[in-house]
Amino acid sequence: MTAASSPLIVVVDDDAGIRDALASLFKSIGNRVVSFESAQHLLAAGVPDDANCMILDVRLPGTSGLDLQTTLNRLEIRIPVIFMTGYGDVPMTVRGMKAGAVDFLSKPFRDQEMLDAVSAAVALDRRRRDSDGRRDDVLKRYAALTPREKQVFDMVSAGSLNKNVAADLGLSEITVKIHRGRVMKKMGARSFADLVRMAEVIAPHSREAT
Amino acid sequence: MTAASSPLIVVVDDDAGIRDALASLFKSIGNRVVSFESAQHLLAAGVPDDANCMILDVRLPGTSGLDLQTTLNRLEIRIPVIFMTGYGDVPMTVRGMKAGAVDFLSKPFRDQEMLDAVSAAVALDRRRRDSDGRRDDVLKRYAALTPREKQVFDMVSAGSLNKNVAADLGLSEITVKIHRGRVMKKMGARSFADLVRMAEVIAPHSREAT
DNA sequence: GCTGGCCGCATACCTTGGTTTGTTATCGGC
DNA sequence: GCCGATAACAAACCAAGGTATGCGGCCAGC
Repeated sequence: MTAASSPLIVVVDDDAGIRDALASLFKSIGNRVVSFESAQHLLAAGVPDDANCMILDVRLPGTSGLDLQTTLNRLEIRIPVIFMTGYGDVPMTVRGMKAGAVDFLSKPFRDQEMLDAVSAAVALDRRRRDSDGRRDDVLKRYAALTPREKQVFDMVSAGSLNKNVAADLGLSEITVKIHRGRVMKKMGARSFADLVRMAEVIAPHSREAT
Repeated sequence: MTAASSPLIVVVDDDAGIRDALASLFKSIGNRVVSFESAQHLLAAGVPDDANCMILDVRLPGTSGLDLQTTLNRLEIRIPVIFMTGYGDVPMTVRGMKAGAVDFLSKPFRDQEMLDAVSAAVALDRRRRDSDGRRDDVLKRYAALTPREKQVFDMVSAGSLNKNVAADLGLSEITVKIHRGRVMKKMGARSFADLVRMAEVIAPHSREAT
């Protein structure tokens, strides 16, 4: 495990006063903060890949907060987003929430509201990073399998017997066993049950009738 | 499979004009509709258990739409909810969306907006019913296992070998095999991989270190 | 007091999974 | 032309999974 450092909060607001206020608020509880005055500045600098939460003003010069969120989603940057808005309306709130925002705060808000939202967002991010990490690891191992090994992996984890795999692929059973053994080693599976769970991560729930 | 009948939409609004307008709108595309004038009326009659979508006015006499949603969640009634509101504000929208609403429409809205929201909600409901049905089936079968069978199920699906299960439970290996065989039959698992997937449904992802 | 469900075990047998050692062959790239 | 990766297979084992038949004990409910 890497040493978990303090949460990193990214703030994007065109008002320097708000940026400073939020920065000192978050620093006061031991978080790290980086601020940007616009979506363009953030994207030019690049989203820090250890960010745990983003606070976006809805109204920003140039690209709006909502459009920035859309861009982040398209870039598959899944940092939890909290919106701030001066005079928000319902449709923009709905759009932001549907797109996955964890909260939507109307200015002015109390410090505690913001801190609660951030702590929920950071917790969400930790969980996501955790499960993504495991998933990526499995996918990486899977990608390192040879084509034949992938075929054997897919079939045995779907429940096929070695002999059926052999028949379907036109191989002898012993060959399947050898591939299967290598799959177990390469995937780092300590039991067949383990392997099935990995298969579930790679290709979730292939449906079957009762 | 049961014959899938047309989607059932539940409307709750205190304005009879709105109720009628929505009813004829939904009926025009072949859906079934039941309407209520308040949360109390709905709860007194009971939420139809084949409902696929609920349209709630936020402002209702007595219990508000948002409180009704909270009640439904507490009752574990997971029908997708769409809110309508005359003059909505951001906090109420956030609350509704966080609590799982699929959409939030500001009156007046275009018919097409409502139809789009409903069709998304109905699709969501079908998916949910589908996966819940499978899950319930597995849980029911699991509940029908004897205590010993459950223990054996848990251990083998976690990856333990029969001999280890036997040692841990103070049994002979043959006894474990017999239990295991009965578990396979009772659970309706056609392969061990099947069984592992069922275990995943019952007790999702028990974490292990690499 | 008897039945039925749950639990446990043995003997016997067969199938399936898994490993090791060694051989053969193809193919792409340096 | 050779190396490394991929692929396939055989012989020989050994371990683990799975089933059937049969036995006995315990306990709750009728």
